[in-house]
Formats: sequence, structure tokens, C-alpha cells
Amino acid sequence: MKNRLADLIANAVASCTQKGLLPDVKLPHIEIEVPANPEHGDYACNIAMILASQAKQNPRAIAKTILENLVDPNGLIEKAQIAGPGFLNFQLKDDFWRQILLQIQDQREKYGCLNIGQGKKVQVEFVSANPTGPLHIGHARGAVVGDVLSNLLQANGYRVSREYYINDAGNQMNNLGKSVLYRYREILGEKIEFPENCYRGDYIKDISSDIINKEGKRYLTQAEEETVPYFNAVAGAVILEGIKQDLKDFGVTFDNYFSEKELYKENGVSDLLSSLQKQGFIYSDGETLWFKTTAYGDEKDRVVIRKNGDPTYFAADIAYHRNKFARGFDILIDIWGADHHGYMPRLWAAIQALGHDKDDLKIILVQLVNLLRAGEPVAMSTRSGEFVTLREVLDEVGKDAARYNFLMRRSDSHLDFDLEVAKKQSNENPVFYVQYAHARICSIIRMACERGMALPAYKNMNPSLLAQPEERVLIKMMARYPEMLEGAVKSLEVHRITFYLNELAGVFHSYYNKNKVVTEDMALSAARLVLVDAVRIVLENALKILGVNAPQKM
RNA sequence: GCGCCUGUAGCUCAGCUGGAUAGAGCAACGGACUUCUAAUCCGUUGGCCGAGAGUUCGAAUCCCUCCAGGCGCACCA
Repeated sequence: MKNRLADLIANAVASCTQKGLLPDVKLPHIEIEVPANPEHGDYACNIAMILASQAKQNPRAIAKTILENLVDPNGLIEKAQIAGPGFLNFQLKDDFWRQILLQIQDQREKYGCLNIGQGKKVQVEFVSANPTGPLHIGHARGAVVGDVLSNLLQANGYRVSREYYINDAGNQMNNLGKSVLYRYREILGEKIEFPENCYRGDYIKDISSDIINKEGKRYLTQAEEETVPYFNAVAGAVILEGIKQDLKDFGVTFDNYFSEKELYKENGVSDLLSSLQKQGFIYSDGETLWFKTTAYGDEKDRVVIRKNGDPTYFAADIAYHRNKFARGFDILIDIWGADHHGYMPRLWAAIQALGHDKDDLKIILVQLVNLLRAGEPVAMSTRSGEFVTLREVLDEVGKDAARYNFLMRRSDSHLDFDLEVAKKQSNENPVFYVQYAHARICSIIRMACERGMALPAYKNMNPSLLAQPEERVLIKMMARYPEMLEGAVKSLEVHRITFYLNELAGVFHSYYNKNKVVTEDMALSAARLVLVDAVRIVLENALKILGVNAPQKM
């Protein structure tokens, strides 16, 4: 829609320059926007003001020249005028707007989706929580953002792979094994003092008891160095299974779980280091190996091999990202908790050293979640075991409300998540507002069927009966859907979908309260049924991207 | 001390990448169910866009300087 108008204007400007009415100016990107004030028409363009300084002419005069040379072969434009400092305001023909309905009915679940990605391969890595404990509410936000972003890109022409990186090779796994062992001993009667770095949650006890039930007390006598690695493996596997199950119930699935351990097995880290060494990015200070990340703007160089000979987490992470690129992805997207932001410059430095563009790796920071219960903050810490798990949130507020809540803010703004509010089935909870709109439309269509009015095909209704101003507003709102999706894809901002949905649902509810869809007037009813069904389709399409259910009844 | 994020209505937040008179939701107040679902709608109240200077036709948006809050600044992950 916007694009077709932009083309007309571009042609008009070109023809003006050709005729010498305008100096030969460089044509800037033509911005078409939807004016906030409906009196300013359906679309507005600021081109005349942009050109004013280059052309050294009064913007209103330029606007006039452009309008005089505007050719509209398909008759889109009802009215065009110059306003304010030099805006071009356009009102499109009603017929043109009504064609949107045809398009929606025609494309159904595909309506709104554009082939922006053109088949590019993109990998989205998210969650990637250490398997040392169940997922908590902080992980949940990243999970939803990653999942919805993947859905969004997939719907718009990208080939998307979702991946979870399992940090199963670091110290924290040892601490996990130890924690299980200490609980094991404790249950079997020993008195234990827990070190600082051990995990205290009840899930550790469960794993310990389970080992006792299956294998008895034989690990009491075995040397700790032998037991811990085994307990690591057992606990890691149990916890990872739990994580997968929680995610699945949250509507989040992955194409691939990538193990850090596997990376080492395949010499990914040592290969990486030797190749960086050849390129001259590695130097030694006698005890440790350093990576010259300052060569690409990092504030200081980073250690890759420690004094004790072990590679750092960073070394493994570079190897991991090299591995990702080697798998043929055109774009990598990492979704991180905002507390890791300090890590970005060094990773960007690393991928540039590997010969990639900084833009090939997009990093989305998701701010931490302040968990509240009835306005009171809830303290959380994985080590102490005091946290609200994703499981508990799912059980308490449900999948749809939880997901929607995480999508109502830009990901880089802090989010207050109040359990009491989220589980209320009331107007404080916007997810129901949107779902209700969908259910209402389904209900109308059901009612129409009962009265013997099956949903008519678009071609069998008379679109010019949709003459109410609210109907025009609804149609314009639906016409904006593809534009909104495009913006969300380009900015990688999924919250825009939620805001759009709230607005669309609002416009519909308002229409519903003012106009009756199914009446004695068969022709009018048919037209309105097609209209509201189009709204239903758009709601359903958008909710599907959010991974939120679109109910037939509420 | 350095870096990143945030600061917009009483509260929680949008603001389409520089546009026209800054918008929603919640809260408060007043109205609308004999009606296709009142989980809804209609109306009213509410603003020095943290502060100051700058860039230009035009700034909540961009540059600079402050102020406040959050988060980082490991041979942890």
C-alpha cells in the first residue's frame, strides 16, 4: 500500500526533474506515514520538505509541482492536498480499501507475511541456561522473545533454526555434581556444611534421593574425584530433561541443542586457537594466552587460555560461533540477558577477526524481570534455591497470559511481572481483551450459521455496503498489519505485534458495540460477516506468531 | 572511575527510526446489557517528554554536558 503510493510519488518527482520544474536532485528514500490525525488523510508524505533545502524552493511550492505531475493510472487516489508546512496528504478511494478484504480472504493464514528474508538462513540462539537448575521466570522472558522472533522471521521468508547452547563443560557443572553428592551424604546421615558455590534448591535433593533409590549408598565410600563427574552427568541430564519439558509446555521448542562438551570433543576450541594464532591475533605473556580483541574495538584484550592451561568460556564461545557460521547461516541472532551486555564487544571483535561482518551477529538484550506478587518484590537466586520457576508460573497464570505479558514491553526495558495481576482473568490482563475479540467474532459467525447464513464468499457480497466510518477504520487497521510486521522484522522488535493486536481488538470491540453484524438485511449482513471474518483472520495470524491461543469461545 | 540500558499522565508503558494538536492500558469519576458474549463500549479528568544548551523549516526522537535508577567492568559462566 505504502509502497505503491511511494512509487507514484517517485515517478512524479522524476518527471518534474525531467521537465526542469525541479533542479536535478538526489531522490531520497520516500517516507509514507499514517498521520496521527485522520483529518490529514489516509497517508502523508513529507518529500517536499525534504527536497526544499536541496532544491532551494519553498516546500509548499515543491509540493504543488509534484502534485501537478502526479499520474495515478489505477485511480487509487480519491483526494490529494497540500497541508501545513508542505505535507502531501492523500485520501485513497473506498473501493481500494475494500480490496484489502479480498486480499485477506484470499491469502488467509498467509495474509500479512512478506518475503523479506528471501530464503536467508538465520539461526536464533536463546535460553541457553546452564543445566544446573530448573528454568526460572527470568529465563522465561528470553524464551518467549526468542521463540516469537523465530516465528516472525519464519513467517516472513527466513529459514530459521532455533538453538539452545548447553554450557555443560564449565566449573558450574562440577559444583552441580558436588551439590548432589553433599545432599546424598546428608540424606544418608552425614552432617554437611555447604560451600558457597553449591546449589541448594530442593531439586538437588530429589536427584540425590533418586540416586539412593536406584544405586544405594555405594558412593559414600568412593573417592569424591570419581563420583563428582558421574553425578554431574546424571544431574545434568535430569535437569536438562526438565528444562525441555518446561519449555515444551511453554510452547517453546528447539531445532537443536548444542553441547559445549561436544565442541571440545571435536577439537573445536584448539582448532580455533591455532587458526587465530596463524592470523596473529594471539599472544602469550608467558603464563596465559591472550586474544587481541582490542584490534576490533574491545576495551582490553581477553584471556583465552588460563594459567592452569584450561581454555576460558570465551574461547569456547568463539569456537561455537565459528561453528555456527560454518553451518551456513547468513545471520546469527543471540538473545542474552542484559546482565551480559559487557560481553558484546569482545564477541563482536572475535567474529570480525574470523572474517565476518559485525552485522552478521545481532545480539538482542532482554532486560531482567522484576518479579512481584501483589506489588511486593520476590527475591530470587539460583544458588540459594529461592526462585519462582517457569513451571510455577505456567501452573499459576497459564501459558497464554504468561507469554503475552512478556511481549508487552520492548525487550530492553525492565519488566515488572506481577503474578497476581497476570493470573487475574480481568480487564487488567490484555491477553483476554484480544482473545475475547476473536471469540466474539467466532460467536457471531456461529450465530449466523445457525440462522442459515453461511459465511459468504467475498465475491458474493457487495463491498460498497461497508460505508460506516468505523468500517473504514477497521479496514485501514487491517491494511496496516503487513506494514507493522515488516517494521517488526526489520527492527527485530516483537512487542510491536502485541501493541498492534491491542489496537485492532479495540477498534473491533468499538465497532461491535455500535453496529450489529447479523441483521434482517441479508446483503448488509453478508458484507459485515466478510468484514469481521477478515478481522478474525488477522487476529488469528498475529496470535499464531505470538504462540498464543486464539479461542473460539470464552 | 569507565561502559551499556532506562527516565514520557498518579501507576505500567507505546511513540512506526526527525513530522502536523505527544498516545494507550490501569487507577478515579459519570453513563450504556429486552441486543451477534458487559472479559465489552461511550464520555470526563490527568503532561515542563529527567534538566540545560545545540543542530533545522520542525526534536520525546539526533549531537554535547549534567542529574537519577538499573546492570556490567574475571584467568566465572
